[in-house]
Amino acid sequence: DPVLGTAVSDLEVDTEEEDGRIWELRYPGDGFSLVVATTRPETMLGDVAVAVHPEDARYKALVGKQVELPLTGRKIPVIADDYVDPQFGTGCVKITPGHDFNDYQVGRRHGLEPISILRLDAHLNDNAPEKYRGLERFEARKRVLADLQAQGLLVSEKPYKLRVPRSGRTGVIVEPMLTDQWFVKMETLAKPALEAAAKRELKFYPEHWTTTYNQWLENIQDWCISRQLWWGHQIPAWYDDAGNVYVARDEAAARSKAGGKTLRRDPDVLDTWFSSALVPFSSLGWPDKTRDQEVFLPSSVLVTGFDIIFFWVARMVMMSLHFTGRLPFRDVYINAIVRDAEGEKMSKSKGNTLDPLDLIDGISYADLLKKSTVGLLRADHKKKVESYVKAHFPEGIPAFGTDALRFTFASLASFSRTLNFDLSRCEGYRNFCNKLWNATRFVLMNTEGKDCGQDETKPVKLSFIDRWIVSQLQRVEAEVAQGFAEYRFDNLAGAIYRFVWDEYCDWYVELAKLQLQDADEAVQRGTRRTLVRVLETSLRLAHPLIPFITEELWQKIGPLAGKKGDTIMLQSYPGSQPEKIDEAAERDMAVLKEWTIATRNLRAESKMPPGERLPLYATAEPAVGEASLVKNAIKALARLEELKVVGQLPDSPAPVAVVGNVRLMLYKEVDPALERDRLQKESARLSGEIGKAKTQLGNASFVERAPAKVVEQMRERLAGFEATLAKVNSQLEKLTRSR
RNA sequence: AGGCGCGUAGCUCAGCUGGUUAGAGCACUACCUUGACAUGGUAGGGGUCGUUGGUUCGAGUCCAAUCGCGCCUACCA
Repeated sequence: DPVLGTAVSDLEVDTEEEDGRIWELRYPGDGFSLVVATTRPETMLGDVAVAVHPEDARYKALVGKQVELPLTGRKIPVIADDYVDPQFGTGCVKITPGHDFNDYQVGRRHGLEPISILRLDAHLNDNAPEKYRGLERFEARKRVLADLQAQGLLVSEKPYKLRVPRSGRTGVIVEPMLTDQWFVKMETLAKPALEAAAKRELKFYPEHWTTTYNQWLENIQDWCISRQLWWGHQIPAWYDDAGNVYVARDEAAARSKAGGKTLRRDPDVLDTWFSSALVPFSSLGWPDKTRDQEVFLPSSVLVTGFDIIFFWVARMVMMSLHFTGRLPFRDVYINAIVRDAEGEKMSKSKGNTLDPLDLIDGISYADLLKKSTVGLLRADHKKKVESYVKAHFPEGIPAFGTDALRFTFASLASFSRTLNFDLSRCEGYRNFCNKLWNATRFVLMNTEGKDCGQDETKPVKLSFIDRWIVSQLQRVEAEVAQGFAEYRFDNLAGAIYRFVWDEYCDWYVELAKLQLQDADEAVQRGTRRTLVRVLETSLRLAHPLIPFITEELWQKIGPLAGKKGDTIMLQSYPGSQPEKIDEAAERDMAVLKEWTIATRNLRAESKMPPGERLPLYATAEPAVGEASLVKNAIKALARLEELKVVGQLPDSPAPVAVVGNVRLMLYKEVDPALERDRLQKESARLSGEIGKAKTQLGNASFVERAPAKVVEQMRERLAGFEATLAKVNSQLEKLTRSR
C-alpha cells in the first residue's frame, strides 16, 4: 500500500472492476519484433523476458532469441511457458517478476532474476533508467508512454475493463512488489480448523456459512503478517550484524540463542488481525495456564458478520487450536447485513445509512439532512444524499425507543443473509411496547392494593380460562427456549409477541374483566393472581428483547407476584413447566373463541350495528366443562343481550352460523337480500371444499397409501363440510320461502 | 471461472424433516371516542408461492432445467 508504505495481506485487498486502458508495446528484435499488451506500462522498465506459449507456431522459432527492452538498453530473452494463453491478445506476454504474482512464478521457472523498480511509496527507484527515477508511478506511466510513442513503439491504446486491486484501508491501488516479509504457513494450521467444523465441534448458524469457511481454509494462502507500521505488536525477531535471524519470546532469549551477540530487533509489527486472532486466549492469561482459560475456553458463542469469517473467525479458530488445543468458541452466529428499504448497501455517500440513535430518539427532517451530508466533499454525493433523504424521510424519523428498535431487529433476525430495513416494522414493534405498557396499567389498576393471592392459605378458584392462559404460557416458554437454542430470535420474538397481544391482551384480559366482577372472592383472587403472575412471567420472558420497558414495569408487577429483588435482570429466566399444560382447558377455550368469533362475524357480515345488544340463539349448550361461564363470557365478548339455548331456532331469516354441530342465530330483523348473498357465498365455498375433499378421497391410491390418520382427518373434514353445507342450504331455502 | 444465497400478499419477511382452507407486521376497506391501550378494537379484501418439467396418493416444501437479483473467492497480460 503506497500510502501506508506497508505490506498488506491478500484479504485486505479489494478487487473491483473499473474502466481503464490497455496498451500494446512493440519490443524490437533482430529481424523481428514482438508486441505485448499491458495495463501498467511503467512496469515494462522491470521486464526480464517476453513469454510465448511453447506450442504457438507463430513464435516457436523465436524462443531463445533476444529482444531489446525499449527505454532501458537491456536485452531480454524470449521464453516459452504454459502460462501464456495463445488465444489472448498477441500471444506474447511481458514478464515482470518484480511486480506481478504470475510473472514471479514464470520468472522462477526460468531462473530469471526479478527487478524491482518501485519504492514502498510507489515512486520509481534506482533500478529504473535515470530519467524516470523518483517519479511517482502514474507520472512515470505518462512519460514511458510518451517516450515509447516518440520511438514509434506504442502500437495501440484502447479502453479496457480491468480489475483493480485496491487497499481495503486506504482505497489506493496497491502494487505487487518484492519486499522481505514474515509469513505464517497456513496449511498445517488450517487442517485442525477444518476438522473441528467437520466434527461439528464448531457450528455455524446459519449452517451454510460452514461451506464458506471450509472453502477458504481448503484453499488457504500463506499469510503475510508483517506490517511496516509503528503501531501493533512488534515482531519478536532479532538480527545480528551478519543478518542472521533469531526468533524468541524476548530479547534476552534471542541474545542467548545468538551467543551473546548484539542484536537489532525487526522494526515490523504484526498484522492487527494476527493480534486479534489471539484474543480468545490472550485475554484469558495465556501463555499461563489460568482458571479463566479453564472455564471460558471455549466460550459458548461468537456473534459476528459474515464479512469477517476469514479475517477473524477462522483465524481465531486456527490460533486457539494451535496454541491451546481448544476451540475459541463452540457456536458462531452470523447475523444478516442490514440494507436500506430498497435493498441497497448502506453507504455514507449514498446517504442511506441509518443511525440507530435516530431511530431511538427520532430526528427532524432538517437535522437528518444536515447530519447525512456533513463531511461530504463531493457536490454530486451531496445532491444524491439530499434527494434520498427527501424521498424516504420527508418528515424525519419518529422516535421509536430503544426497546422497539431492539425488538425489531430480533424479529428480523431470521437466517437470511441480508435484511432490508423497513421503518414500518419498527413502528409495529413500538406499538407492541405500548400495548404491553397499557396491559400492565390495566393489571395494576385492578390489583394494586388488592388481594392478589400471595397468601397461599386463602382459597383461590381458578376457572378453565385461568388455567388456559397458564397453559399457553408454558407453550410459549418452550417455544422461546427452542428459539434461543436454535438462534432463531425471530421465532422467539414472534412467540412472545403473539402470546402477549393475541392471547393475554385480546382474550385473557377481556375475560378477566368478567371474572373480576364475580361475587365469589376466591374467583377474584384467582383472577388477580393469574393476571399478575402471567404478566410478571411474560415480562421476564421478554426482558432480553425489550430490557428497559420490562424493567420499568417489573418494578411494579414483580412485588405483586411475590417476587423479591431490585431488578428483573437478576431474576431467573422462565422455563416451561409441562405439568401446567391443561389440554382440557385449552379445548374449552377453543370452543369459547369459536362461538365468540362466529357471533361477531354474524354481526359484522350482516351489517348489524356493533353497539346494539341482541339475543343469540343456540341449538345446544357449548360442549365445555363450565358451560355457564362460557355463556357469560360469550355474552360479554360478543356484546349480547342474552344467550338462549333452544331446541329449534326461531323461524327467521336472521343469519345463522355453524360451529361444530351447533347452529347459532343472532336474532335481528335482517335485510333478506344481504343475508341471501352471504349464504350463497358460503354455500359456494363449502361446495368447493367438498368437491376437493371428495376428489381426494375418491382417489384409491390416496386412501390406500396415505397414512390412516391423514385419511381419517380428510373424512372428518368432509363430514364437517357436508353438515355445515346442509345447514347453510336449509337456511337459504327458508330465506327464499319466507320472501 | 468456481462457490453461496435469495425470488411467497402492495412493502418487509416467516413457512421445521412434503400432509387440514399458505401466515405475520405494515399498508388497504368497513364499522367502532366499549372505563388498559385510537401507538387501540371488531370484521374483511388481497397470494396460479419466479418459470417449466419431474418424483409422489399429495409439492411453497424434494429433484432437474431455466430466468432474474445479490454476494463471496480466484483470475489473462
